[in-house]
Amino acid sequence: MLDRKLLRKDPQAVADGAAAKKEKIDINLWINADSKRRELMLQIEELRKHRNSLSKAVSMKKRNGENADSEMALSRDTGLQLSSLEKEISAIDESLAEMEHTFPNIPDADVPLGGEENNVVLRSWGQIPEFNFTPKPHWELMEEVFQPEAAGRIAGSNFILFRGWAARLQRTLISWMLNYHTEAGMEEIWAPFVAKAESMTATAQLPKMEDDMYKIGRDGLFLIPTGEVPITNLYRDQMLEEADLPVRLCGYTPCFRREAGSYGKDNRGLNRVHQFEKVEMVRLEHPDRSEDAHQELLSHAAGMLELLGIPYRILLLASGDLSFAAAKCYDIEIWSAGQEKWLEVSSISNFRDFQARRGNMKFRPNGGGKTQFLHTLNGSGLALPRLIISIVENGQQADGSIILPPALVELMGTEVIR
RNA sequence: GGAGAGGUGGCCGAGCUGGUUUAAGGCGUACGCCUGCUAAGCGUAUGUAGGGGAAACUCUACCGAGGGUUCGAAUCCCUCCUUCUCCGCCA
Repeated sequence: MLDRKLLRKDPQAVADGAAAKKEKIDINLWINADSKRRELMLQIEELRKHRNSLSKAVSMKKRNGENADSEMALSRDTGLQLSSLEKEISAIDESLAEMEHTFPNIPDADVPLGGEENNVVLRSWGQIPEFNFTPKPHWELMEEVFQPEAAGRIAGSNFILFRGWAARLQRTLISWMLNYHTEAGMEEIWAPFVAKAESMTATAQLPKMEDDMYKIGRDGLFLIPTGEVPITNLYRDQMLEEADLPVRLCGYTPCFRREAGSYGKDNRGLNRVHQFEKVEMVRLEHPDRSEDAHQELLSHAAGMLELLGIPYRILLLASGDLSFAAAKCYDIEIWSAGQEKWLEVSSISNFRDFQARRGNMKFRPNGGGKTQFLHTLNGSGLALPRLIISIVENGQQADGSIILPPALVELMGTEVIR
């Protein structure tokens, strides 16, 4: 959610920001409703003030045993006027809030304009592996341990099922990544894998992404599309002290996405599935330090890939590729040797105070003073299926065996998968 | 699922036989005083949001959410959410 003061002061910036994200909003509709609301509010406060003083007069007179009928009659009239104005204003409030929830966050000044094609590759790391044979895609290398047909029988198409070493590799990676984060000082969270609409609204999956989420109709709950939702919402409606910042969290969750309308597009194998596992990093920061924190999260996430020896590149996303709530976002992509393409394994975003406003997450500055919205950030650290793709495809040998990254050998109990 | 008890400002906690409470008191915090040293004491200030004012200040709303009763609701009534206790059920 954006600051109403900003909406009033600089509606053009809001409109430009939305346009840069290819979101359609009608800022004039909001401005008109807002000024109508303020006008009504003035009248309402005037009437309330009047009624309050009448009430006080009634109270005094009654205490003194005097007759207060005329004040009571006046007060009743005032009350009637009030209730019609209040009805009017609450309708306006509702439509204002509804509009505000559809206004996207404004991209930072250093975010390039344009669509995906304007994403900027900032840097890359590692050597793209070369083979003296034709490398296979992971679905061929994993034929015995990755069984989409079985998952389809159980849950429907585009769900996945691992057995044997693939299941173990996934478990190992989750554990290994969580260790990496907690050793760097993050607190590990285990949170619910479902969330209510309020939580989804705070982190801004709602209203925009409703069709992409699984909803449990009977209880009005949603399956989480990312660990960001429960972990960030841990602090919804909470007031922190400045000294509590930064809050550094991580956690494993499955992620459920309907991926409506994406069938047939890059969805072979593990590339795009309805349920995938992910370790998420979440950070609550002082507004002055969120930019630094953003850089830090990025290099922290990239550090994992260096330990695993997986080539990656970092993209600064263009405005049109930014999510609804993000002000700025880096993607980390890793190399898939069998498909010869880059795969996104992490999105690391700074939301500034956008989610904090929606979720009412504030802190009290040192030495007291006015409370402020804090800044929220998050990043995948990392998404598992695509990480598994890279490990498997990049580590393959001519005989179909797979050499594991040395960092995983201890937990996997072997150096090579045959 | 059944029964009961709660949800008040950053926290704790009074008020809940409706009107001098436009929320007492405490803790915490800030500033000052005192004190020969990371203590204690004393004084003052301190909820959130919005409006008006150059400012001191002032107005309005908010006591889980929404509705109702009333001239007037933290206080009475209804619905919902949520926490806790006991019982049942399941693991």
